[in-house]
Amino acid sequence: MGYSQAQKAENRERILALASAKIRAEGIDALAIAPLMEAVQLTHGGFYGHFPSREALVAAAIERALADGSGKAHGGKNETMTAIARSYLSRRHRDAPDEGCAIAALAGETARADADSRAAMARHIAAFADGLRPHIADDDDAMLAVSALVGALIIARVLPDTAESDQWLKSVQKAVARLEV
Amino acid sequence: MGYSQAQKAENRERILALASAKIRAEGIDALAIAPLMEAVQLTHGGFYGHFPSREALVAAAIERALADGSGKAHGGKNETMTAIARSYLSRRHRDAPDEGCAIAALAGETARADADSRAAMARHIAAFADGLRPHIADDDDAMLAVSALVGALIIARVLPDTAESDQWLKSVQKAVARLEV
DNA sequence: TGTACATCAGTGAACGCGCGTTCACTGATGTAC
DNA sequence: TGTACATCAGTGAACGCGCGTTCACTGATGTAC
Repeated sequence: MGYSQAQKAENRERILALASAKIRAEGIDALAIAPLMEAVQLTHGGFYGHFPSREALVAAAIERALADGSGKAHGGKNETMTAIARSYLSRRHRDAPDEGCAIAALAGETARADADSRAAMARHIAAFADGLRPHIADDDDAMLAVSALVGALIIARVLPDTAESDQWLKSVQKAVARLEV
Repeated sequence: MGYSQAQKAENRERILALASAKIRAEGIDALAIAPLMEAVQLTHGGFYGHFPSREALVAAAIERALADGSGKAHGGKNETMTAIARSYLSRRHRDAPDEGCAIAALAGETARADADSRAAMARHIAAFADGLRPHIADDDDAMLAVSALVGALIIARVLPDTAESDQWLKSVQKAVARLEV
């Protein structure tokens, strides 16, 4: 035993990163302290040196998941709507929720979460819409596009038949791309 | 004590109806046997006379929620796309998830559920799309509309600012209505 | 630079709690005669 | 139609389990001199 201050910061980071992946992959309720700490190769008692409670970790993990997910949406004015839709509604994104968009992964559960988490979610939803506006003339269409992208990813993840799921992604990709300009 | 066979059937029905409302309102994980049975004014032990396990109840409650939710979508060829969007993306529907569309309420969680529940979800998603096809010429646009309706309702429920949430509903309503014919 | 020691990150046993599930029991229902 | 009794829906105490959280403890880190 005996650990440096640098290692403490690194351990906190690993706990938070793993939690943000885990809640996206398995849901908020599935996040348990003991298995999480074990995965980081620490014992569960040490958790409370990093976060005051499970609730505080969940709030931090939601914000981290949102930042992580939107960090990967390269966005920008150079990209086309077609490219954004293709990337967001890819099989890759569908099959790796743990490192993907936290809006799609967590919006349903977060509707029942604390005010801070809902506010963070709201900010990222607005930012997502803002990122599409350069490509879409009409404001209502930008909200339609965000709703459809998020909805289609959620639907594709629940469809048990891979071919049907692939088809859903492809169809919505095409339809969303048509909203461009 | 002593209860008639007719009352048993009625009690089972009440348990199932309440469970289907509860999972839509508070999520699958929030469904606990003891409080549920208390709400139906029975003791928790009696639950196992109606369902073999919590898991079995959850599966039945998901199917019931889907049937209940789509039963309320009057649909039909007489209705317009505008009317469907206005009803689905109403404040009323947003604020009463317990008696609303189970796709929006449960798709996220059900992606991690058993095969039967996912298959039931898939059937209702397909039925939803089929219900829109009379109003929408392009098949891809029908899937876009389903994705957007579901996505917008989920997003509207997570936005903490009522005015913003109302605006989101209204914008997507208008944009979806434009897909008609 | 070298030593003495306070700090504090992490340990691991222990706690209370709510959960799903089991089971011996109760007593009105509803059937056999 | 009336009686005797088997059935079985529901009761409520009890169980084992995993959870979040606490806390006395350990020992390397890193600072004061």
